[in-house]
Amino acid sequence: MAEFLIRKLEHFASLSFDDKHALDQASRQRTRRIRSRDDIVHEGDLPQGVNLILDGWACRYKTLEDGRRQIIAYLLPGDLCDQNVSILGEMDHSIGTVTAVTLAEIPTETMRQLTAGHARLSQALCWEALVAAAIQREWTVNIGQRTAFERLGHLLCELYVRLRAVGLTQGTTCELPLTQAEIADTIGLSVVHVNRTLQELRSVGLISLRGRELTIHRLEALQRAVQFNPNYLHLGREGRHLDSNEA
Amino acid sequence: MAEFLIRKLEHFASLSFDDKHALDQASRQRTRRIRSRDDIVHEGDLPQGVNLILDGWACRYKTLEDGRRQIIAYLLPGDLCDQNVSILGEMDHSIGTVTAVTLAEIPTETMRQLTAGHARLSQALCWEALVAAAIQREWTVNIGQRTAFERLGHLLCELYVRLRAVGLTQGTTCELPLTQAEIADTIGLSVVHVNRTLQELRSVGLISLRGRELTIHRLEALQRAVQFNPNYLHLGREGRHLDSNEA
DNA sequence: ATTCGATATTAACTTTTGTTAGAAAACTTT
DNA sequence: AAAGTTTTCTAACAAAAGTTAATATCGAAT
Repeated sequence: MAEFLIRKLEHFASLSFDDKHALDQASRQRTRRIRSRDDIVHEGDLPQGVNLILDGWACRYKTLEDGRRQIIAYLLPGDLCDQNVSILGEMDHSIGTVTAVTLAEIPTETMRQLTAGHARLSQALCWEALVAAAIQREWTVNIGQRTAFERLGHLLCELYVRLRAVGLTQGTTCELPLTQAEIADTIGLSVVHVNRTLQELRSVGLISLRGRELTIHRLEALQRAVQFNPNYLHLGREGRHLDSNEA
Repeated sequence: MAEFLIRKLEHFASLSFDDKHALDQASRQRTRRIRSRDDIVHEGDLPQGVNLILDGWACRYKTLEDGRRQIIAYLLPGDLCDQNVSILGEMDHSIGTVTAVTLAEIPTETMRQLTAGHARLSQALCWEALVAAAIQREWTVNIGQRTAFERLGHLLCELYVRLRAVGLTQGTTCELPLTQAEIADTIGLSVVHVNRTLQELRSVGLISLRGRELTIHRLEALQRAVQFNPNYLHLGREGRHLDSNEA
């Protein structure tokens, strides 16, 4: 069940069999299936427990009064949402699905036991949260400083590398179940401009994007072109050499 | 020493005398004075312990290869930097001062003892970290969705409210030791446009900004004009009613 | 008070990005 | 297969923001 999370955590440290088993058990207690483009948690809700994405894509987002929407983060398989948020009074943003999602709800108490009894695992979960924060910081840089071309390219690099870290890429290809409208709300551009910019990325031969399938033809070149430095993902060995079909 | 931090944490929960004493002691162990516009921590450094801003302003920032710079966060008196970052291999961004800064360096071990022996305090520190993450998310929204006018106004609201939460405002006035160039690097605009936008905020009578002193003439009106909703700061009671010269 | 450097301000002009609207293509549902 | 819906794509035009460069102002140091 928790295979993606485990795979991700092992970029940080190898876990014992016991660690992995405990995590796996925790993720089996209660699972939920949510359909595509539906809300998981709403701004204002009292947060409870921890959600682990087992399958599918979700996103954090925030809506302004006049309807403008910003996607704040993507939650991919293996991502934990909101360790500890129950400390905050209420959610200050919403979480919604992009595709259909399978979720494990891990009760706070289970979480507490997990971290209490497993020092290494506890550290790994802390690492997970720190990386999530680092990603959020990088998004600030991305939206604040980069051109449309760089922003979009950077987003694609990040999603590709994160998916690769959990084994969800096939060679240079991965799923990208986002509409251009969603991409627009992610990088602070209009849909029209996202479309223009995608054309540009395609026309210089860096990517292909058809249906819901993204191929990055020359990852190194794309990284250079958009100043993507994977350090902030803290995957070790630059996160570069772990293709899902190599191992 | 830790008065600002304590003041901030008490928005979350009242601390016992013992909690406060322990925190205060921890903040006295080792302090450092860093002069204006100097680096505290550099990207690539191995992070150690936890820094507490005792006095002055600092910022997190990230620089792109071609010199573009994004300020990612402001660290105000009472702010803790990098609880737990020592888990990450190396810093993925730098921290520099805006003004001269007095810093308390709290060793990891002291931190561990603090949280181990003081459940309430430990929770409060967790809350601090969650709020920092919430601020980072809000910045994504700010830069991604808002107009220049809204972005700038939103930033000013946030800084004012955060300063007020630690008692560093006088009525409708607070310090704002930022140059327009720094503001520009914060909200992803050019210096010229920041200047234009500041003029606009002044000309509609919402703010005054002379020297390094900001006055927000009509906070409610400014909040409405720029869609600033202080919820994300999780200060309780909307964080609105704690003027430093009322109490 | 004078000088120097940094910061703020303004103007003219360019570029990027947004808006509106319509057409084409891709999916869904029937 | 047909109809309907969502998504993608284009074009023309408008608005926002960036760039360059020159001037003014402020503050620190002499």
